[in-house]
Amino acid sequence: MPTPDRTAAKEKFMAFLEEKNLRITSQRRAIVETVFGTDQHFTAEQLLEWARERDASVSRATVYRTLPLLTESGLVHEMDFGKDYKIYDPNYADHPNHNHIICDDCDKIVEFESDKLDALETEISSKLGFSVKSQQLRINASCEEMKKLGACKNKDH
Amino acid sequence: MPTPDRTAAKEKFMAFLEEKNLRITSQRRAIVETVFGTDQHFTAEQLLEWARERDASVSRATVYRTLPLLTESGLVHEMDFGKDYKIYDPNYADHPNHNHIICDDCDKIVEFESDKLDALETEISSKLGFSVKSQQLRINASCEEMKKLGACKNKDH
DNA sequence: AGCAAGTCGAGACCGAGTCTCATTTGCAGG
DNA sequence: CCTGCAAATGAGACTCGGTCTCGACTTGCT
Ligand SMILES: [Mn+2]
Ligand SMILES: [Mn+2]
Ligand SMILES: [Zn+2]
Ligand SMILES: [Zn+2]
Repeated sequence: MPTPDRTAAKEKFMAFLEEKNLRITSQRRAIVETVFGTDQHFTAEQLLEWARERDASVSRATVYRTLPLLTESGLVHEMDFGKDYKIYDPNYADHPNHNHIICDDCDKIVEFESDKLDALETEISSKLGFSVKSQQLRINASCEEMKKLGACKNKDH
Repeated sequence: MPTPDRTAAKEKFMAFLEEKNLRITSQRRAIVETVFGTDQHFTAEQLLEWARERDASVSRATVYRTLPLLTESGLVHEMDFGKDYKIYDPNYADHPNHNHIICDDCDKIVEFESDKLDALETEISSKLGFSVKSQQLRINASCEEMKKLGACKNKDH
């Protein structure tokens, strides 16, 4: 996957803030630069840690306050795999329709795209009288390496 | 949906306990009778409350210890819709392949079956070198009633 | 009955996420 | 540049689902 255009996303978010009459603070700048300075998936706590390396004054509260803005802007994607924390994907603007599969044993996440899946999800929802807001196929599985190792839980690869 | 055969599920679970050399205690009996005495989806805290109506001595710890046994036995299905609690489905033995769609606004859950979806999920997983353990399509949507009411959050139907 | 292993409840604890409130900061308008 | 004020901030208390510990009590087996 090619390196995403971080600058574009950053500027889009600043514009999003302006539109909503929200202020561009130094903490928000540090957070946004952190988010669009990686293409890894991350948790809120990881983001806090990374952002603090740029600006030690960033607080947990501000990270948790900014994350909903980032997802509302559509530039970051929030995911839930049934763990007790959420996972965020900073590449969403560049790859808006990808899905994820997670290995239950080692937490490895693999991305994939499937138009067939998207179409089927939409079809089912409308048949049931729902209007889709977001959809997420969560497949909990064991990856190949885990199968070889024989179901050992939570080891590194 | 017809009333499920609660007795069968209850006995299957007792057999499951015996197989694993686990004891049949009065608290486990109360919990199991509660679980297979409803066909509603429930949370762990709800189950605690209901089980205590049968046997006031049932503790939170025992409920949380028994739930994994119930899901491991395959008789109860554990689900996560991105809320901060899990939802359990006591009908799983009778309808092993159904999926769920949830209304983000009012938490209403609707069940459906789709062989096409199941097949597609399996195909994708194996293509990626994963062996599926469980799969769950989570569609966060607005139900018809919520659309009419205009996106009002968390109201009763 | 007697024993060992399994199970129990109470309540301490955990960790992600939320809330409060006193203080600081961005920014518009003069 | 200055001033005023709403928006935003950090520290830390708090919430809440869920887990863990540990001493006491059951269960199942002989
Ligand atoms: Mn991704
Ligand atoms: Mn169901
Ligand atoms: Zn793995
Ligand atoms: Zn609804």
